[in-house]
Amino acid sequence: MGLSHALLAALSQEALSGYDLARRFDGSLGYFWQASHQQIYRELARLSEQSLLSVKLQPQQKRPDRKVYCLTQADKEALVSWLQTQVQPPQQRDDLLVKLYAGRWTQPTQLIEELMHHQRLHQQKYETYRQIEQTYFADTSLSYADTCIKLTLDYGLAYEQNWIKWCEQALARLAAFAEQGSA
Amino acid sequence: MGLSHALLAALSQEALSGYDLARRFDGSLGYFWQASHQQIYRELARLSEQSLLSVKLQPQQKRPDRKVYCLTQADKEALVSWLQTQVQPPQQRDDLLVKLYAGRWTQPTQLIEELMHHQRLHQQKYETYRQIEQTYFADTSLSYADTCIKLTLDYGLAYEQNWIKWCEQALARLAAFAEQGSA
DNA sequence: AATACCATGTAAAGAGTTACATGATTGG
DNA sequence: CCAATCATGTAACTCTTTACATGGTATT
Repeated sequence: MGLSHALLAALSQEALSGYDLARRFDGSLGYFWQASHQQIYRELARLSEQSLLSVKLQPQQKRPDRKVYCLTQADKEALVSWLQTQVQPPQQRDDLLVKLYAGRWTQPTQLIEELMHHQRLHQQKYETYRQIEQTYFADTSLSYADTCIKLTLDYGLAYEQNWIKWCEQALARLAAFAEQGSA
Repeated sequence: MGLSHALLAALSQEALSGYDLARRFDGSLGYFWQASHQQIYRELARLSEQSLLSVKLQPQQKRPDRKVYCLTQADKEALVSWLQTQVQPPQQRDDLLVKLYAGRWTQPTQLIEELMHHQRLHQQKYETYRQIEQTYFADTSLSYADTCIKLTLDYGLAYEQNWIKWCEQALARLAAFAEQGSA
């Protein structure tokens, strides 16, 4: 039920269509949750079937009708009661680390190349998050509501930064073996 | 196919039964991959059906027979060729951050309590990893093979440490609102 | 006597990925 | 004219979780 809560959390702030929600998952929800449009549309259909949220058709002239989803009072109460239950830390499943674990069967240069690739990806994400920070959270004194959101961005920033730092150390250590190998 | 690679990576180091593999996922694979015994047994059955690994029955006197899995030369080559393909960073899906995102609908004290709970969990993991580090990786000069494994442990350590640090900051920021609320 | 550990699985449900499918509009 | 964006979905498949199932041994 993970996705449904993420959808409810987003809809609790503003009414959105499936398309809008998919954009949100690319952006501000993306720091900690990812979902494809297929998943989102299916889940929204399921939730509205079960009356866990309500829909309004917003006819448009030159495009398909938008289905705008929002929460009723009861839906919001359900969300709030979920906020009060305990959740568990997420499971980790990282292919790159599986590779490192079996790294002895390949060349250090191979691992170095892929680590550098990942480092670049994390660097890019980090910079994107920094821009968002500067654009939307430049203000030093934030409201409680904004602080909550900002903390999720901070998590994203810390996560990416930590990755980059670990990558640097890993690259330095592997470099020693790459030199030996080619010497 | 993520789990299958993790299984192959583990079996490439030593022959193991399903049960042993489940233990490994609690331990040294657990820094970056989690899998339940059900998943493991099913995947092993699937892989050996497709001859992607080989099994040897090891009869035991007072216990059920152990099925010990190992890699043939061909299986190992398949693993090595996977090592040379590019993989993607994992998707993040964290319930606690969904809660923070919707934190405005609940009390700061509520969030603080849960963050503290998670902080303790991460602290415990961190300490476990530190003990493993001191027990198995005390030696300062590691072979290439051991360095690869050690880097996955380092990732685990960095991940947990980063989490704890972020938690501290989050708690400090939320504390300000908790005081205001009760004043 | 109870709990933990060893050792293996099946089955159903829930969640996520990938491929397929459609069709108009806007900007370069 | 081409690519990107808006806007919605279905279907098949894979992966993960949860519940059910069995039965012996060792330790407290």
